[in-house]
Amino acid sequence: MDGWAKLIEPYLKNFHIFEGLSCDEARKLGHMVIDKHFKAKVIIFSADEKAEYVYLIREGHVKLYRQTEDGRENIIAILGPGDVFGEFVFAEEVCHSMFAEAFENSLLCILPRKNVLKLLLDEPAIALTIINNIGKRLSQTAYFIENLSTYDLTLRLGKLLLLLAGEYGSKTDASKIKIRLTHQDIANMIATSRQTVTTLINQFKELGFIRYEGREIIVNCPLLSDFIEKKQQAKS
Amino acid sequence: MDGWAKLIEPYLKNFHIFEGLSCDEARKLGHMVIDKHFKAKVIIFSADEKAEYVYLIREGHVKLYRQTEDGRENIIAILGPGDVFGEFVFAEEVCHSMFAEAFENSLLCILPRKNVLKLLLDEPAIALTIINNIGKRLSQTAYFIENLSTYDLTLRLGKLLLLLAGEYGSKTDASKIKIRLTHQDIANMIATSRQTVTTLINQFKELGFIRYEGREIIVNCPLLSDFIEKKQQAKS
DNA sequence: AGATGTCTGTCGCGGCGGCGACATAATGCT
DNA sequence: AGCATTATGTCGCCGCCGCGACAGACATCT
Repeated sequence: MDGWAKLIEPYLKNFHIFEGLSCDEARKLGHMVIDKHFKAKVIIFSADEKAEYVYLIREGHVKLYRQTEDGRENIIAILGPGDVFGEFVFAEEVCHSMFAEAFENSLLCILPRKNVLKLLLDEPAIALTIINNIGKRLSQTAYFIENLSTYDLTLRLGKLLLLLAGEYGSKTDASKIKIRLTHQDIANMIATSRQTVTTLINQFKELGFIRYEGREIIVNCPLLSDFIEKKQQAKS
Repeated sequence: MDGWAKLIEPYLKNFHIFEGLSCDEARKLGHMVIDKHFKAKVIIFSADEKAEYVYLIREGHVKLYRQTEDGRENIIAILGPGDVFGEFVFAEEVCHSMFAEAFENSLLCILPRKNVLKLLLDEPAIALTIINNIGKRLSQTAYFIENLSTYDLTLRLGKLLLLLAGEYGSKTDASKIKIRLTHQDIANMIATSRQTVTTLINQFKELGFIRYEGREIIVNCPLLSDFIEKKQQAKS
């Protein structure tokens, strides 16, 4: 798991299902693994497909999103190396509820659902690990809903950038978001339009909260989180 | 589990962790149970409290919500008999991420976390049941986020009412929402203001989508879901 | 180099809906 | 019953932001 996987916590990460596994346990998993490459922008699975596998990211990044009837795209998560995805429902005939798409050229491990099921029955400790992780994801989703339903766009973007920079709350030095996000991607994460993101990003640049280095965004975390705090206090 | 618990699926339900347990398994759980009454509006636990127990509702209803810094209340779920809540993280020193409050006078079973943990290690099948359920909740949360980030208030309210009436998608006869919700409560569920809910509810009344019977709302599901469908198509 | 597609930047109109400010009704408490 | 609290109803202002419409910038391919 590289830096990025850590970066996106706790915003959307949450898929570190197998973190905390012992070496033995990890080796058992290893036996069932098939590796497969996906090129950028290739759909890994669709929302209406039956969920037969659990996926684990070795290299690259994967975007999970839902599509609304009028064509919008809601990004639920962008996952990196070490993250796991696929439905966590070990019943037959369950469909995926979202799309998974390779963000860059990526290498994934594919675990047949039934093998994972067997493993979990043999090793309850692993099952507990999974429950722990999914439980955390649930709490974090509540936080996510709070963002969408409570704050205006400036705050939503600010909080997103801080989370992407892995700095939410800790306020250390400037840090880099190591992925090439278009304005449209960002818009799909904070539920707004592409134009508005463009405008806000430029405002943030002028205020010195962020700057670009090639295609990557450098966030001045202390400055930005200060700004957010003040803006929130002003409201109350 | 009475009607209401079913009603709120798949909107917010999701807590039927122990559904599908065998009798034996249920009996094992029975040994660890302590019953306790809570009066209406009593806080069961706060967001900053350590999570020591898992709660199971026998009678009444419980509201789960998060509170923002400016005093807003985001309702994450309203749960009924048969539902289970509390953090699903079996680690020490974990705090609740939200508030739980008795909606009416309620009777809850309280399960010490450690006992649940032991049970799960002994009975991996129960753990799998839990993973299944939490997995479903995660999918449904994605749907929930979609609602907040995509639709206008009329659609959000309409979809909420349909879900509360247990009719999302199935379009049968008129059905009743068996709980006393204030406009403020509804506002906290669809992220809007109390005044707007009042206005919309009255519009819905005039259009014949709903009517009141005492304090309970009767939803004309076929009519309402028809309206929603047409409105969505109009956009695209 | 030209051509095509994708991404970024800017402006203005217009609408949704938040919010303050009441007024009135219902409900609960003692 | 009488008072306090909580819930509902209505109106209008105004600000945020969606969205169409372009115009440039940049990348990629042949």
